[in-house]
Amino acid sequence: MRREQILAAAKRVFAANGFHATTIADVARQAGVSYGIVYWYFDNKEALFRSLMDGEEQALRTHIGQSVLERALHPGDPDLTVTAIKQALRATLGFFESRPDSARILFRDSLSFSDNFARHLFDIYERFIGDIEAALVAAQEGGQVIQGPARIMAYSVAALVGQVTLRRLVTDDGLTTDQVADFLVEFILNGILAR
Amino acid sequence: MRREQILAAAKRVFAANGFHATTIADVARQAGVSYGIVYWYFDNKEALFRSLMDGEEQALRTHIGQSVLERALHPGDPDLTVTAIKQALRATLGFFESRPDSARILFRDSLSFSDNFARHLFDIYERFIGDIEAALVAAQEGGQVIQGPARIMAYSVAALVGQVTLRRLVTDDGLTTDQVADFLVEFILNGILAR
Amino acid sequence: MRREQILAAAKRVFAANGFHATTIADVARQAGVSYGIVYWYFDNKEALFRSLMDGEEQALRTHIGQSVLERALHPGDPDLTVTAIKQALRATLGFFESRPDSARILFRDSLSFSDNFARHLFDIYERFIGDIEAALVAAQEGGQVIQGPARIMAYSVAALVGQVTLRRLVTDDGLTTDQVADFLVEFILNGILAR
Amino acid sequence: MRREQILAAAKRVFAANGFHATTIADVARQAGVSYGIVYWYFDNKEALFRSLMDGEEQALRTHIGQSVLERALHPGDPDLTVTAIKQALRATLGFFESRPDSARILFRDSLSFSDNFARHLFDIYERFIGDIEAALVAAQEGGQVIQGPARIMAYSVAALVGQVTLRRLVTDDGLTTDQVADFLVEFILNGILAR
DNA sequence: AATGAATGAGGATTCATTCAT
DNA sequence: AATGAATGAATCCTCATTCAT
Repeated sequence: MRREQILAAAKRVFAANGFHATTIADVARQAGVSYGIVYWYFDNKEALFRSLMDGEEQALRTHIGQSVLERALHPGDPDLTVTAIKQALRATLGFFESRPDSARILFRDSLSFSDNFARHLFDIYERFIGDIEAALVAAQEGGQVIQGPARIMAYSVAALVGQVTLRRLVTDDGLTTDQVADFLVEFILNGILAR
Repeated sequence: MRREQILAAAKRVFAANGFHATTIADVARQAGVSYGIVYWYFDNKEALFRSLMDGEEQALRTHIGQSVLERALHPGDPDLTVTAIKQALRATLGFFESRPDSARILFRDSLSFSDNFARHLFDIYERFIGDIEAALVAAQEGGQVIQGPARIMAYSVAALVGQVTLRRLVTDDGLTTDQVADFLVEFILNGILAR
Repeated sequence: MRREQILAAAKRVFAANGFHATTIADVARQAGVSYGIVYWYFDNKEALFRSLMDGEEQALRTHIGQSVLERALHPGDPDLTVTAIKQALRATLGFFESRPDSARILFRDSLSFSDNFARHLFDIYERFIGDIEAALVAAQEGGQVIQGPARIMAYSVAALVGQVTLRRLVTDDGLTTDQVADFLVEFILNGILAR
Repeated sequence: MRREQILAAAKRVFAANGFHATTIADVARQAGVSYGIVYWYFDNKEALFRSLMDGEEQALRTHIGQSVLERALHPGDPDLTVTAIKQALRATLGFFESRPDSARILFRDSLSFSDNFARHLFDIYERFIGDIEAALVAAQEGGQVIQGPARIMAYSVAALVGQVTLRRLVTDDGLTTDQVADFLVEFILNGILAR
């Protein structure tokens, strides 16, 4: 419980100020706990941030839903594949749109780290990209998706979802979440659907 | 000349280690100059990084070429518009593929800053996005590009180019630059071309 | 306790070397504590010095004594007023003569600061000058002190006590504290007593 | 001429910001000369400030006037002594009131220096105090001034003139220079005149 | 588990002074 | 004489991490 309390506070301050500009003191103050206790629950600042990222990964996966994910990965009916991809895309967009802090945690400092810390972050991305790639390969085999480098396609999808989401946190483009989701789904599917 | 010497060194170390992990001492050492001289040419660490970013923006714009850019913005022949967009996309991808440090400078720390520093970076992005948007609007009016939110389309294009480029700096996907460029151009144009 | 330890050390080194020539490292070394702990107890170097000044103000006020001060401010018997002023003068002189560091803290850097730091110091002086002025006005109303600009009179008294005290820290004039106090009391009262 | 140009600029900035907060760059900029040339005319920052102080001492002595000074020091007619002291006091007050920067140069950082620099400043003061002392001793011998420690008396006079002058630069007491001069002369002479 | 004091390395920035031209 | 680039020591302050209680 204490641990969750700290994580929740950390999420807020890291999201608001970024990894480097956030101090352990900020986190403790925000959580209303004492300074040193953070080190009881987490080895160090990076481990704390890592836990946060892991939590976000899990939350996103839960939100997309195993059913959708599995349908996308092991399609029976070809049309279901595309539907599943669509659903996953919308679920992902919806997840970040309603959880701005989650988006900031996962994307804000994404590449500004070094060494083994960056590695952890990188692995999270790679897992998602691997999943997207698997779905695309399955759909390619079913003939619903054009041939092409599936990994780069997967990168592209991840990049679009991530960056557009993040950009929308910073600027107001006057569009609703649905409009953006519609466009992105359209854009991505146009780009990859076989004709 | 000294200034350029420092900028070149700064580009190397910032690209290698990121903004936060780089110290002014690193830059000076890498440039083979004394510690304090950096502050003769640049107000502070952020100003140095800003100069770097500005330089990259200019270099990219030069590389894309005014001719291409203007053709994209003020099209005569509708088909030329699409050709120009294609050219700009390829030029941009080529620019970053042959200048990995430039990509790192512009994308690596892109959103991990705060306050007025982030603002400067943001403005650079917005300028490019504005240009892309203008090209898309022109093409939409010519009927070559589908209707839709041009600004989000522009975001998407920027995100794709930026993130895919950056990712390829970190991992080896076994593809040539041309293959990736082909795919991205295809993907983007499929996504936005009117049919 | 740690806080007092730091304050005591800071008093010694600031008094010895002045504000600008003293480093936080000097203070920490003198106090026998680690460098960073100073910043646990004080926001910054100026705040540390401010605390020191505030402490000296309090110590001096305590030393002069509420009784004397109140007698000077709310005199019943006119003659008592003059007696009280005399007592306050002697108490002040005695305070500084036996506490050279206190004198240095309050007078040494008195006007060499800028901005909001100088303001704090200035306020301390003004409070004392305000008190002296009040005493003089009371005595003027009782007819014991000549008419004249009470504020300038108060300035003058403060200047005499402060500067003469400070000068005596630097040079040896071969006089005892009592002799100097006698002279100053005489000088000041001659200057302001009604005849 | 160049030297005077630098001195004039230095006087302005040192008076405005104090010794420590003023940089050689500030002085050069204010003087409209290049950075390094200051070191052609002055050995270092302290030497520059010393020159400034020396200039002020000379200017003040000139302003008080040799005649007055000599009359005060070598009195013939006893009454003339007191008149001369009066004149010197008024001349001094007038000097500083019309030259606020001079007052700041001589008093602002008066005691916040260390070592051999402070020594130079100290010597200037001591010269004035010596002169005042000599005048007082002469007047004591003539019977116009009360017996007492002449050196402390001299200190007192210097302290009064200096501090009251300085304080008036910072606060507005609503009095004219003449009113303050009248009071100070009165105060000082009351304090020291034999009755 | 919890507190918050203590440590000290690290890093940005300033600026007096020197020096090549 | 003059310029302004170059040097590098000095110092403030931050903050991750440890530790005594």
